[in-house]
Amino acid sequence: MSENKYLSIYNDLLSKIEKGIFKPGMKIPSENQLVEQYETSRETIRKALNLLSEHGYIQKIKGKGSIVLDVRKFDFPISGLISFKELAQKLGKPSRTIVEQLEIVKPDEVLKKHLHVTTREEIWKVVRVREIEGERIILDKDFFNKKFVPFLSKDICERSIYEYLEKELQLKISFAKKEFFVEECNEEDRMYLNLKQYTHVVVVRNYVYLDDASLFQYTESRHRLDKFRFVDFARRIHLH
Amino acid sequence: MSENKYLSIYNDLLSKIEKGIFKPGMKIPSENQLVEQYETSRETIRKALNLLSEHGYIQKIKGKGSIVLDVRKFDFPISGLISFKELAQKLGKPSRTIVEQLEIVKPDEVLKKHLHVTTREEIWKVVRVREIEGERIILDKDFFNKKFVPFLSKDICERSIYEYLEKELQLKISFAKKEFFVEECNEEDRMYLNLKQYTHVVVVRNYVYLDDASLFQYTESRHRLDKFRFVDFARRIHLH
DNA sequence: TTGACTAACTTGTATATACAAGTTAAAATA
DNA sequence: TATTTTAACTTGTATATACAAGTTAGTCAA
Repeated sequence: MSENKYLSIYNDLLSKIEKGIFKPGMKIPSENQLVEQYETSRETIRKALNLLSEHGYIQKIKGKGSIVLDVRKFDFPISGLISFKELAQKLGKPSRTIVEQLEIVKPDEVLKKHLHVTTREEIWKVVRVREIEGERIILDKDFFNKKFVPFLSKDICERSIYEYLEKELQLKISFAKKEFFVEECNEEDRMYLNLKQYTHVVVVRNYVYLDDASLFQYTESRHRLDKFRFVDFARRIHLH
Repeated sequence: MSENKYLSIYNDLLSKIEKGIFKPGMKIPSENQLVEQYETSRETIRKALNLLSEHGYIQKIKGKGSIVLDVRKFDFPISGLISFKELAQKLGKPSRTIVEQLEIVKPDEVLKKHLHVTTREEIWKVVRVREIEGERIILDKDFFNKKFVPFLSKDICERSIYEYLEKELQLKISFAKKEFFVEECNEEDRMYLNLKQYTHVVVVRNYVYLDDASLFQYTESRHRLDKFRFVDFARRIHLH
């Protein structure tokens, strides 16, 4: 699978945690034991364990060992980058993506600010509605720089754009900055979503960057209030 | 300051980024150059750089070098664990903390579930209102296990509880899990907050853990809709 | 001029060693 | 028996070395 030794060890240990072979509260084998099991060096094991720790799967305790944390306490652990498709699969709920708009536009002032582009450049605009259990819950407005994504189709947008970008176009998505806040709903929200009585929506602004730190996508995701939920895991640095 | 070499290098580089000595888009010195500057080994430099990368301050590009990311684009970068006091200071806005309740309680069913305690154990309950620019915006309900925090006072709660816990009690806060959602406001919200016309509040549930992975605090933070904002930085792992 | 190659850089991975520091349980001592 | 000490574990930090792999700029040859 993975060419990287430490990443494949990370994946192996992660799957053991997810399958319940390593249960919450339980100690996993010590670094030296893992060195023997995987026939590698301690530093390589430590790289894998540190990744697990950063992502909230284990807690390393000096002098004692590493214990498995209880991640399942949250029913959807979506801290980090994850696409709608991945999320829907994880929840196991019937869901559907409806492409409402798919066109190439010239950036207006708002878009120029968010995507750092000039008026000359062309932008893919994709508007999609996410339907979960028959209700139109999320309105996604995606903007891609045409420089990075030369071609898009309704079909691709209905499946998973990320899969297409990473597998077909070989774009390496590296990191994203997200911003959340609540806003009064506008005409567009009322048009596309089943808003019920709600007067506000949760807005998630997402800036997605490639490997070389170039911004290639700006997304505005508008969620119906009652269906929004976000989970975050954070470690504190001690400066001793 | 820090006993750790790599942490003190991290702090040094971070302050250079924050002061603008290293500007966004600019390359920082290569790992080998930093090895000479700090008179240390490359692995130690790499530990510092990887921390900067994980926290979204730099982007490392193979074969090229590390460039400084534009973190200032968000006006308050509070991804991760940060206390109200730290945040208010960063924003430079006049703020005040009002302690509304401070007592020892026996856990009810809800609390038993959130804090994993038995009916016999005693719990500190702290209810505080956060006032920013004269408006009562945030309602914080904190619950501490008395086992970890034997003593609390109104004075401590008005200043910063975290400072007291870390400096006085020497508790090592290690990580936290947060959960966000929107809820209809209740009687308590209306009593303590200046809610204006808003019918909903943003609820942040925060579970704080110590070094040995023991849960010692549960916090429910209730924000007025229009004043809530959250920023997140996430990296994507490539399994290649 | 153009293109291919090379050399000198960059970061990434893997290994080995040494010692520090925290934990635990058995062994030695009072 | 109760306490202290020790030895054997655990993870954390720091160093050194080697090579892989990506980038860049200059050199050389066609």
